[in-house]
Amino acid sequence: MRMRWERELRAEGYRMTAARRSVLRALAESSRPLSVGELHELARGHHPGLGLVTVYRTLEVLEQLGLVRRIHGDGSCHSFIAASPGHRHVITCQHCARTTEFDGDDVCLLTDGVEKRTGYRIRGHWLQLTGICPACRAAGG
Amino acid sequence: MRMRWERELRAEGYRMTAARRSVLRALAESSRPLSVGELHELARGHHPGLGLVTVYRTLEVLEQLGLVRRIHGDGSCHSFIAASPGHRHVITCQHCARTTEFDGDDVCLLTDGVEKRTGYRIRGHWLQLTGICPACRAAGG
DNA sequence: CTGACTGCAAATTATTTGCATGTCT
DNA sequence: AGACATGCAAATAATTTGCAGTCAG
Repeated sequence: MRMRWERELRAEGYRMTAARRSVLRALAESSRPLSVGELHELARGHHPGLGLVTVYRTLEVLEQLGLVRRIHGDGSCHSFIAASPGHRHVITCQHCARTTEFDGDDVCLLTDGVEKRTGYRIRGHWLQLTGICPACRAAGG
Repeated sequence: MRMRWERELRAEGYRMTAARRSVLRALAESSRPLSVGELHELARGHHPGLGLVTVYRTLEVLEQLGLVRRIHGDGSCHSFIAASPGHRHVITCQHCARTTEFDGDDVCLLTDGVEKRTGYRIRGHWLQLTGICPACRAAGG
C-alpha cells in the first residue's frame, strides 16, 4: 500500500520526504479512522519532529489523490483512513472502530429506484455503514 | 411542520421562545441545507436580536429530537436541514443545493449482501445522494 | 541548484462556556 | 415565582497562512 502511494505521489510531482513517509506509515498501520490529532501523535512515533501543520497539508494532498478517505462519524467528519483504489465504501465497528471496505457496485439497485421516484438524476452517492465486526461479535457483541 | 416541531419541543419540556421560533421558521423556509452562520443570518430576519450562540443551542436540541438532519457535504458536515419523521435519506442537487428526502427502506437490499460478505453485523447506515434536481435538469443540467 | 516541503508562530474561524438578565408557563 | 432560555464576552478548539530555513531530485 505504501508502495502504491509513493508511486502515485511521485507521478503527480510530489516529493517523498521523511515527514510524509511518517504520515503514510501511520495511516497504513491503522485499521480504524484517525483524527488529525491522533494521526499527528502516531506519525510522530516515526518522525519525532513532525509538525501538526504538515499533517494537515499531507492529508490535503492524499485526499485529493484519493489515497485517503474521509470518514463521517456522529458529529464529525474529520477522521481519515487509508483508501484502496476504486469506488468502495466502508463499514465501521461500533465497538472497536475497525473499518473495512466493501464493494459498492450494487448501490445502483437503489439509485435507479430513487431516480424514478424523485426525478433527480443521480450523479454520486455517499454510503457508510456501522455495525459490529466479526471479532467483536465473537467476543459477545 | 412548524406545528409538529412545536408540539415535540413542548412534549420534551422545552419552551417556545421568540428566538427558537425564528430558527424553526428559517429552517422550515429553506429547501437547502444551511450552515450555522447562514441560519443565523436568515433567522435574524425574523428576530433581529438573535445571537449566534442561541442558534448553536437550538440546533443541538433539534438534532437530539431528530427534527433536524445534519448534512455531510464535501469537506464539511456542518449544514442542517429540516427532517421529517421516520427513517429517510436525502438527495442534494449539485447545482442549486435543493435537498429532498426519500424513503430508505430498500437499503436492506444492500446491507444483507454486505453482512454476508464482510462478516459484520450491520446496525446502522448513512446514505446521501447527490445529483441534479428536476428543475435544474429542465434548465439544461 | 532550485523549487517543493517543513515547522514555527501568528492569524483566522468555529464552537463552547460562564454569567447576569430576561421571559415562558 | 421559578425554571428555563438568551445574549454577551471570553475561553477553547480547530484550521489556515506567512515566512525563513531545509531538503529531495
